[in-house]
Amino acid sequence: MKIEPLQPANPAPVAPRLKVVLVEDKPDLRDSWSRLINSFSDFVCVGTCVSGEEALRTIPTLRPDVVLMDIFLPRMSGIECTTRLREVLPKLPIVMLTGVEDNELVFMALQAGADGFLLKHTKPADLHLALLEVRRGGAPMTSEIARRVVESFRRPARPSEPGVHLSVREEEVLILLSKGYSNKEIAEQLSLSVDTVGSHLKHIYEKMHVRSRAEAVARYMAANA
Amino acid sequence: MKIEPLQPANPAPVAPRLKVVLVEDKPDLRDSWSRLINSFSDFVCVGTCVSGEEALRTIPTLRPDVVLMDIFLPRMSGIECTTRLREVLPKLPIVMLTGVEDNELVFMALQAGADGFLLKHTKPADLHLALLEVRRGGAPMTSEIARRVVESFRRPARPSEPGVHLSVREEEVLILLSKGYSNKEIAEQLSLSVDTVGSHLKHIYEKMHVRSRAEAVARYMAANA
DNA sequence: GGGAGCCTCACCTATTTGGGGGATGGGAAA
DNA sequence: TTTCCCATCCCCCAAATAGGTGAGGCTCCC
Repeated sequence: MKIEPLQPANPAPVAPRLKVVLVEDKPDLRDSWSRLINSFSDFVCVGTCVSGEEALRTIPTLRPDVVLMDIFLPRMSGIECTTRLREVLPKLPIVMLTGVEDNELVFMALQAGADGFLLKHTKPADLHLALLEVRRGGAPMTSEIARRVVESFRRPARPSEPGVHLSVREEEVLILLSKGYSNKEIAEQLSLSVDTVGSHLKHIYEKMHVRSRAEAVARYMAANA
Repeated sequence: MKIEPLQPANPAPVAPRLKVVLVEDKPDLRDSWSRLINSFSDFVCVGTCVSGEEALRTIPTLRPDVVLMDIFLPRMSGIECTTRLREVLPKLPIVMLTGVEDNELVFMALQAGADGFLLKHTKPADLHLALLEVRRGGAPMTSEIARRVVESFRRPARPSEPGVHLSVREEEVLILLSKGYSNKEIAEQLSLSVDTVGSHLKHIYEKMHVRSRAEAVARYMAANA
C-alpha cells in the first residue's frame, strides 16, 4: 500500500481537497484511478489498498472522506469489506466499483452499506461528478441502478388482514403510530389537526378492535412484519 | 442519483417530444409548470389534472410518458393516486412533486410506486434534467433523498441492541406492554401495584431512549421480529 | 338527488400515561 | 462495609390519550 503525500499546506483560498482511498487489487487500475483522482483540484487520493484486509487496517487511521471499493477483491470481497468497514465507520461514504451492473451484487452491496456505484469504464468527468455527488451527501449510481433501487420499494399490494379495511388515511396514521409518534407529531407529519388524528385513531381502534395505541401498534407490527 | 453524462444533442430528425401529464391542484402552479414543460423542445405537457380522481380517469387514456404528481392533493393524496395508477400502468414513470423533503412521505410515495422526487421550487434547468433522467430510466431525486433511500437498505447486522440491558422484571413488563396491556392489566398479570409497573416503565423508557409505550412497543417488535 | 363513506375539525370529560420526586428492603459486587 | 442495582411501593402533577357527540364538505354510486 502506498500513501500519497498530503499536499503541503495549500494557499488560503483553496478549499481542502477531499481525501479519497481506493481499494483495488489490480495494479494498473489502481494506478490510473489514483492518478485520475489526484488530477482533480478538489480531491486527493490519500491511499490505495490492494486488498480488503489492508483496507480494514489502514482506512480507519487514514480517515478518508470517501472510499472507492472494487466489488471483486481476492479473498475478502468488496462487499464483505464494506460490511466490516461500516461497523467501524458508519458514516464513511463507500462507493463500489463494478464492471457490470449485476442486480444481485448491487443489492448485496447496498445491504452491506454501500452508498453508490461506479462502472469501471466510467469517464474521468463522470468520476468527478460522482465524487461531487458523494460530497453533497448523495448516492451516485447509474440511472438503471437508481430505478431498480427505487422499484425495490414497491409494495406489491398487501392483503394483510382481510377483516380490517382501513382507509388510506387511516393506514397512514397507523404507520406513523407504529413508529411511536404521538398524536401531535402525527398531526404535524400529515399537516392535520390533533383532533383529526384523534378522530382517525378512534376509527382505527374500532376497526381493529383494540382500545389503546400500544395494542394497535402491537397488532400492526405482528401482522405486518 | 444521477451520474451519467447528459446526451449532447438530439440526432438530426427531431425525436418526438415526450408526453408529460401534470397533476396539481393549485391553478397557478399548474399553469406555470405546464408552460415550463412546453418550453422544452423535447417534452410536451399533454394534460393537467386538478385532482387524483381526474388523474385516474384521464391518464390511462392520455398515455403519457411521464407523470408529475403533487404529493399533497385534496381528498385523494398523490400517494394514493400513485398507488392506483400503478395498478393500471405499472411501467409509467411517476415523479412526485413535494414542497419539503418529508422523510415519511418520501418512503410512502416510494412504496406506492413513485420513481422520483422534485422539489416544488426546482429551477427550470433542474426540471429539465429530471425529465431527461426519467427518460433514461433513472430516478431523479435530491442527493439527500437518494442517500436516505440507499441507507434504508442497510442491514441492521446486529441481532438486538446490546446497549439495552433490561432486568428480568423489566423485560416481563415490556413483553406484556407489547401485547397491548395497560398498566393496570400488567399489574394484575404480575400481581403488582400499578405504581410499580409505572416505575418499571420509567426505567424501561430510560434504557430504551423512548418516551412512550407505543414507541417502546414499536422498537421491541421491530427488534424481536 | 339521495345515501353511504371519508376526511376534516371541534368540544367535552374521564382516564391513562409520563416524569419527577421519594422510601424501603434485599442481594450482589467492590 | 459500603456501594450499587433491583424490586417494590408511594405521592404529585402536567400532559396525553380514549371515547363521546356533532358537523360541514367532499366523493362515489345508485
